[in-house]
Amino acid sequence: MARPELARQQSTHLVLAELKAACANCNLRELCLPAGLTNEELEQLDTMVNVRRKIKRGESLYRAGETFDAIYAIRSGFFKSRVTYEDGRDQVTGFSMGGEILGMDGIGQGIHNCDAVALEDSEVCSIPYARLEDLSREINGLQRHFHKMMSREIVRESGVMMLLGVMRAEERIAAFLLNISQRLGARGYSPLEFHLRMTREEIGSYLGLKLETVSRAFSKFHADGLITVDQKFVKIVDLQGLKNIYAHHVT
Amino acid sequence: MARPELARQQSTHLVLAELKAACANCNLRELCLPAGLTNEELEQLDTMVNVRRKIKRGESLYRAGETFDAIYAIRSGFFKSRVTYEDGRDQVTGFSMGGEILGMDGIGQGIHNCDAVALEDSEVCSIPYARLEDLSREINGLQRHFHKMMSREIVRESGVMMLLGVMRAEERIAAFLLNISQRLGARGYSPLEFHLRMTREEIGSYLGLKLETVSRAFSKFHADGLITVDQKFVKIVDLQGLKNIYAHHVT
DNA sequence: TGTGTGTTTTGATTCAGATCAAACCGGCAG
DNA sequence: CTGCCGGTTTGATCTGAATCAAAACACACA
Repeated sequence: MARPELARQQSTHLVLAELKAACANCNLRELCLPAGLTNEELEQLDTMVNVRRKIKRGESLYRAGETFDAIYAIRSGFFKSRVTYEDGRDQVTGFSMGGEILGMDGIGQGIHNCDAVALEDSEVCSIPYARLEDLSREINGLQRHFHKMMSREIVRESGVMMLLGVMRAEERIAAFLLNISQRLGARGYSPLEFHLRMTREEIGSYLGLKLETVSRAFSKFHADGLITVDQKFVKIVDLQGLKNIYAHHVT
Repeated sequence: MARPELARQQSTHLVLAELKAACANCNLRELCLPAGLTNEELEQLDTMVNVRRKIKRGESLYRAGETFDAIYAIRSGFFKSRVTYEDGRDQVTGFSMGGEILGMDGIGQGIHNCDAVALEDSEVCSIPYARLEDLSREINGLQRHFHKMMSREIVRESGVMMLLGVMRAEERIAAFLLNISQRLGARGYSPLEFHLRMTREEIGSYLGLKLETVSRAFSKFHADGLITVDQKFVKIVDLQGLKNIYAHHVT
């Protein structure tokens, strides 16, 4: 056991580390908002990133209709974004993981357009939008990178439109698995085996399918030797085979 | 007939007006990028907006894969955006009209992600992205408004995901007609009768439906007294009835 | 250890929209 | 005027995914 003073010192140190988001030390910095900034710029950025905020599984980071004042960088965990329609029908519009930005939908109207719900206990860095505006006027690279992140969200969504508009059920599900795989890989996790954070129903909602269809496709892929599935744990056995599902479709 | 000098003067004036995009005089300024800027800021903006460019019906403003260097404000005309998939399948991801911005998909990767094809002879103001970055650091309102336009594009697309993911065919088509109607209305055109610029097939592609399904829905709406259709000319006869189609769906 | 609740799997049946097919319409070149 | 062509309408049939139904399973908690 450490001496009392030292223990207190360490604890104080920890508290400070939590108060400051410390982009400079974050292992997600290359994927996140700070990507491409110099060390000096990183420090400037750190001054505006607020205390991290913890969101428990099932809780929302924000909800549609709430006033928008910050965007959020996911530090750890996993979220779904969900839009609810007037008549109560809803759709999952995306899944987000570490290093990705949530909340950009709110800038346009000053009001969030969707709910962001944690699918596991998560932590985010909140970035007050007014500060981001100011700082991106000063830091050239920050402005550029922020624009890129918004643009990529536009491109991502048009990819989903493609999924929903032209692909058949099995193609959508193969594309979904490959997308998750690729993003986990980019974060240093295994791209070939992973734990799905969402239910079959949430996958279905995202892909415009019913949960039974998702389940059947998983079974089919398993029977065809492409994956193994044990509840939410998925192993990709034949990556190329999975890719072929939507690459080699026949018309 | 005017005296020669005067005629020349007028003509010179016209040429200048064409060389300069003259946001300040544009009747779309409230919908377009300059929205909310002061007169002084408008003049600054004008210095960066390049000569207008004319695009004939059927031609592309840009194509997927081309390097991105400018965004475009539509001055007149009508465009579709189209994403083509590796295997040749494609989908229309949006229709754009006067005052709307095209090309924001290219910022993320520096490469355009889709084709923008004119559906009628059109004119755009091209805005070099590098200049826009610089200027939005100087003009506070420009930065804010540009972010808003990107954010709205994100929200628009998640609306389309909703269309594609959860609505049935007739709901999608009703929503489509109401959307066109609303946007034309905002531009001072009649929201109750208009000329569709796109084919049934393009509508279908956008909505994830086949052209026959679009045609059948139009016929059904006509039979139900909601609209009249003569080729591409549509009149909305019962606006509320059309709204009820997707508001009052039964599950 | 049992009991309840939410999730997943699998099977049987139905149906909305796709596909296939044919006719039609308007515009336009020869 | 005639024939062609892209776009559209309409009808008949087919099919992929939805729906309905039931059982199996996992997990939390008393």
